[in-house]
Amino acid sequence: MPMQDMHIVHHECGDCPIRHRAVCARCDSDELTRLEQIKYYRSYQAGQTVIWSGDRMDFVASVVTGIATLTQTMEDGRRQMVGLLLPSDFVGRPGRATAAYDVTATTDLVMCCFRKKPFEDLMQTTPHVGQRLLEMTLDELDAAREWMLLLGRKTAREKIASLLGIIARRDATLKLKAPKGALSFDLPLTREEMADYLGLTLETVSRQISALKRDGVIALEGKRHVTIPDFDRLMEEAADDSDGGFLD
Amino acid sequence: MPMQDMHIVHHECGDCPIRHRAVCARCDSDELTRLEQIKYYRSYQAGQTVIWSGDRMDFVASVVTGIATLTQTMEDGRRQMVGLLLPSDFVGRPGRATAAYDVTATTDLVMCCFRKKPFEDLMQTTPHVGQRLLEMTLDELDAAREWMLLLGRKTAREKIASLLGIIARRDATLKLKAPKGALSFDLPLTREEMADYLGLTLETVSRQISALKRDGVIALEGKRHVTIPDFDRLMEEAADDSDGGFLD
DNA sequence: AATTTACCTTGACCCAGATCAAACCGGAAA
DNA sequence: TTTCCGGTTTGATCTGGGTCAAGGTAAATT
Repeated sequence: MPMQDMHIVHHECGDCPIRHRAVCARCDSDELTRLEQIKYYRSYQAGQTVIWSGDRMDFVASVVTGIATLTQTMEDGRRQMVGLLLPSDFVGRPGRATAAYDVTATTDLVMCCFRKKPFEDLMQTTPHVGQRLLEMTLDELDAAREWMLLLGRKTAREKIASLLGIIARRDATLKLKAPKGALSFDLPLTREEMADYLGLTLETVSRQISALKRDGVIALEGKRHVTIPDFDRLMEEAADDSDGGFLD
Repeated sequence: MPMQDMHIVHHECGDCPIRHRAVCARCDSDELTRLEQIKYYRSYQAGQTVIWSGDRMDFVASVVTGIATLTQTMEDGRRQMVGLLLPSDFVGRPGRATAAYDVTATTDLVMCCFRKKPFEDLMQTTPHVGQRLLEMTLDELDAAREWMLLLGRKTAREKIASLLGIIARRDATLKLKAPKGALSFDLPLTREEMADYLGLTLETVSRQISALKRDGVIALEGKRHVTIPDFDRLMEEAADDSDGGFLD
């Protein structure tokens, strides 16, 4: 397959799969027209790097399909994943010229990009993009803080169970099923990527997955396809104090 | 001292110490007048809880003076601090009815509160509060992600050095001095609070502080007053890959 | 069919940081 | 001035997860 084959797709915003969840969710037709004028699509193959931390970044973007990761690396090579970007998630920061993290496509990836300057102008002159972006950023901040609890205080087993729960949950919403009873999905991450996300080594990830399988919390077909016979059981293993979110 | 002694202060916004950094930073005089109408001050003593996670929260607020913490607690008591709120930082989330975290005053604390409903209306009808809040939230998200790297990948010694560096830095900016060469400050946190922030036990915090002192990286007078003879040395110990932020 | 390559698993051993326990320190209360 | 008492230090020991090392498996390449 040719190296630089970014086959350019072009959707109408009207039938875009992330129209109602992305940064454009609140836009009226007028705003949408303006966005449509400055948008363009980019595709990346699984494994490709989208941007390196510190690189100049002249666009912001929404993930349309596929999964990307945000990682930080220390000089000595220690890596920590700080974000998992799913369809509708936003990449980049208005008002900032360079990327703060490495962005990598874990699966084949399509992004809807906006040149930075016109996007910033749009934010300045219309309200809905900025409002939606604030909402999304607050959600991400909550997710980051939940992850801080995981990284700081959970055991390896709890970490794995939590990650599987998150992936299972988003997979269920994608298929429009409630995350109850049995459900199954493909892991979009290698053991090493999971380790980078969870603050573990890949060996520990592997061992804990084996342990959860041995204990019947999960079942595996091959190395990547996971079945959860009992979602509540998995949540117990994750030790998630997720009562919050019910109260009102 | 009487239990409920919240001596009500009243500033003019004009000479408010956080006027140029808080959520109101970008407001024009018209917006400021509207904010002034719905604001009120609240004081808390060191150690008091501002709100419990899950409680109904009918206001949002800015920290004016003092320090507060945001913590998450698991059913079995494991605690992780997920935010340190310094003067000008914002508390609460527009559009959410209940608190997501425990908020506690670590020092005596004064907050500038806004009733939630009118504040949300203001955000809807004027642009600058929302714009500033987005900016602040993006900064907090960056800070949270930096903390994820610390929690997931740094050693105990590096964690302590990082925390001291952060406190030293904000203390220096407060005193308007560049964080270079020797500087000293009081720790606003107990060993246990530091442990909760760093994902460690209080014993490990104590041991690592002793070790940094033994190695001459820091000096202590009493248990709380810290002197940093060489800030760059401390930053080396923190293993901070903080080149980012220079590039433009 | 054989070889390479990228992932993944499992075992043996080790160590940073947790746990358990005791003592210390300095300010406030009695 | 002694007694508390919350915060802190330090020691002894334990252990979860890291490190090092050896295979295993399956898809891709030769």
